[in-house]
Amino acid sequence: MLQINVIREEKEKVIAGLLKRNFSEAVELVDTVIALDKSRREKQLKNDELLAESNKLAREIGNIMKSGKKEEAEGIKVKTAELKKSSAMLSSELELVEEELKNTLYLIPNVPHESVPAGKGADDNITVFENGNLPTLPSEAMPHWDLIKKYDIIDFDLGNKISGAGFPVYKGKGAKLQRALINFFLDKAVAQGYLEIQPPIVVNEASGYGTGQLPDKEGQMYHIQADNLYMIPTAEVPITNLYRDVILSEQDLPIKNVGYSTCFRREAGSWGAHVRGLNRLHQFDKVEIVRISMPEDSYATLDEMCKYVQGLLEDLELPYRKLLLCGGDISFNSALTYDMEVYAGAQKRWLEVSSISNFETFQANRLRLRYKNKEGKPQLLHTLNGSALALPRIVAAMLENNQTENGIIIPKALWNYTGFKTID
RNA sequence: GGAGAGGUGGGUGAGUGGCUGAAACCAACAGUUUGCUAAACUGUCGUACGGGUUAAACUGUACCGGGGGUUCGAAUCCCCCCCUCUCCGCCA
Repeated sequence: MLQINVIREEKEKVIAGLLKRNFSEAVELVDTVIALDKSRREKQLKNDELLAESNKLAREIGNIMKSGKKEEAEGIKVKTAELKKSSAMLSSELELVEEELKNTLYLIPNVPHESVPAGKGADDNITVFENGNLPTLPSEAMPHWDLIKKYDIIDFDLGNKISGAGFPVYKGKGAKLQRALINFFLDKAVAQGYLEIQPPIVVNEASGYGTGQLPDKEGQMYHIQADNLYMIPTAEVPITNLYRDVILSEQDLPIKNVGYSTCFRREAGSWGAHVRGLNRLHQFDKVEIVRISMPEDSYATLDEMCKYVQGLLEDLELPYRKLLLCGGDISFNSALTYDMEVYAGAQKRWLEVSSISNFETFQANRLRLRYKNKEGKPQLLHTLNGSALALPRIVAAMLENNQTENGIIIPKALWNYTGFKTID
């Protein structure tokens, strides 16, 4: 959620930013917000005056009662009754305006960083870095959905039987590989100074709002209605919400958290030809890194996170590229996002395995996550997060790229974790 | 799930209808003293939204788990909900 005073004071800049992400309602919503904010302030001012007067009279009554002149108090009581009545009316009006203002603010996406390129969609993203050679596979090379059957390591049919489409069952070396990747990713992050967090995988409504999944993406989460809980789509949600309603001191910063979690996504309406096999799932595993930093440090932090994730991909010997997302492709919450994509040789496609974003104060504003600055005033922090990494597509690319006549070669970095060097 | 006891500022904890945004103590921060440290002393020390100001100062309102109610006036009384603790039940 954007800060109302930023919208008020830098209206043109905000609108220009929103237009860069092709947000067509930018002008309309910004104007609405400014008008609602003005009305809110006027109503509050009036109401505060009424209440101040009422408080004053109540104090007078107190004094009069003490001196025993009850009759005198009666006259004043009539006045306070009137004040109370008009204040009650104004209060409910004020409440409505505040509600409307908040709901309108929820509709406005973050303002992209100035370095975010204009663009309509994925085709306009800019490749800023590429590493590794694309594999040259023989023409009979199999896509991963065939390989997993050949080696019987991941079973979609079984998952379909017990749960539904998009809930695969990992077996034998397939299961072990999952465990190996999770541990590898966690150990790497901890070695870099990240604090390991094992969060709940369901969260309450307030947390959903805190990180921005609610209200805009309600349909993307599984909702447990009996207890009004949501299954998390990413560990970002519980971990970032650890810092909801928190005022940190400068010496607590930077915050570096890492957490593994199973992730659940309904992915309503997003199935198609490109999402076979492991490319898109309802349930998958991911290790997520979350950072909280001082505003002036956040872009250096973002770079550091990218380098870290790139290091993981290099350890796994996967060819990858780093994309700077354009205004049209960047997510609602984000000010600047880099995507990491690995190349899956048999599908001959790039697969997104990590999305690393700086949300600046957009999340912190909803979370009320602040720190005390030198003057002792609370100030919003910047939040960032990134996948490090999401497993299924890593596995997909690894299976495809490393297939040989003698089985699938496991990258060296994982040997200590898998206990085997090939899947055959 | 049942019964009981509670939920007050960073912490401990006082406050049971009127000048209480909240005592006291601790912690923290700043300063004085001191060769340094310690100790002592002095001061500061919640948040949000407004008004005000170049910025401050100053100032209004709201907030004592959340929501409603009673009252001229509520941290304090009443109702509902949530959470924590203890005991019982169930159970990985």
